[in-house]
Amino acid sequence: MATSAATATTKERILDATAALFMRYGYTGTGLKQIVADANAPFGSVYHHFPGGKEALGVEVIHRSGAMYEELVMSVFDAADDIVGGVRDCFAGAAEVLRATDYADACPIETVALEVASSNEPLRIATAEVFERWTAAASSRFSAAGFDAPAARELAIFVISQLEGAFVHARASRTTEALDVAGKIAATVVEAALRDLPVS
Amino acid sequence: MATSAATATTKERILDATAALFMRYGYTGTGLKQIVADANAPFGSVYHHFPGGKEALGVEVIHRSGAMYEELVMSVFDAADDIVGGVRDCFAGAAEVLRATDYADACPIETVALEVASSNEPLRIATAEVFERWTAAASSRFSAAGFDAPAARELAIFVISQLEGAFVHARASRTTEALDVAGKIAATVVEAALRDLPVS
DNA sequence: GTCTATACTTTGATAGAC
DNA sequence: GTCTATCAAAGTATAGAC
Repeated sequence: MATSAATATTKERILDATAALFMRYGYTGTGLKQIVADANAPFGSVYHHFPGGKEALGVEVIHRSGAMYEELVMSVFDAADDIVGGVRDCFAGAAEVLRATDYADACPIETVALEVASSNEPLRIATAEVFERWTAAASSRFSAAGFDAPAARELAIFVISQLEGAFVHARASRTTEALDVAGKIAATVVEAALRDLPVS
Repeated sequence: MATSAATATTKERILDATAALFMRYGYTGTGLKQIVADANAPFGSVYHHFPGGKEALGVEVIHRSGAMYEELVMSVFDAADDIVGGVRDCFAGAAEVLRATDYADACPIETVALEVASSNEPLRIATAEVFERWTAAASSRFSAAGFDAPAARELAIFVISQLEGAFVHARASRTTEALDVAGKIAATVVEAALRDLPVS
């Protein structure tokens, strides 16, 4: 929003175009030529800005997209009344986006993670780092809600896994049913855990 | 097991090799040349047995792999004492496989679903059909355990989404933590739902 | 039906003019 | 730094000998 596609630097346009393409076609399905075409950049600029080629570009895009989703989710939690509402809103928001975009885009982290975990170690590490950052961020929210560190981490891992899994299911079947069900149950789990807290 | 790689027909060897490659490299990451090399088959045999080319081969592999996983999961439930144990064993088994194979293979359905949901409609439909078959199969198990149809379907969707999501997370981070946490919470959810049943 | 050779396209990557 | 031309390799697909 701060920078339009027209005024952004070449490097930023390449990063943004790559992130968008990864969401739709994944890592192997996205070609460098399509990236420069979408970014309105000359082909050579990819290797000028990313001497490491497609792999280095992919690693940077994974980290950027990961940070973007982290901010997005945190803002959803900030806007919610409590932690249970935050969890519920995350699933509802994902379903909303899926419907609004006609089920076009997936989570690029998850897609790339599945594609390259066995064949490209730098990219696998990048996806694992993003998952760990998300887990840490969500954990801090659950800690703030009163859970001790191990319980907070477990709930974080549970909610993130549930969100990712339901998202794939929903996008493939072009229905938000999986996200609706997952969100309802995830909220119930967190609510029940909250009730069992010594001091609540 | 019934047919060794040496005695299987050319078509079966192609299907098996493709299924194995999809688990590791996905759909776009798997080349026809690598498929025939792994299957010890001449290149032309792909188009002889699959006139629809790579896409038709992919659709058949998705259905085959989907049916294979369905049988596998059902056998896990058959071997378990009750439905809660079955759920727990599914996650434990997935973690075990991941460790034993050094986190090499992913679920091909999920990988392909993420890669092609926006770019290849026949393949997207195939993955959606597999998800729906899994849901129906798991639903019937939950129904047999005493849940009514809507509740059984919700639990089925929840468990499958949770399993898929945790699997990606675990493989990317090369730890079974996500599957361990997901399995524990999923079993707890089913157990609690079972307790709330009118007649239990 | 089996298998080989090849056509055509696209891929990631590089060299070098400007 | 920007941009173009081109490379070698790999991608899918096809034609046709056997």
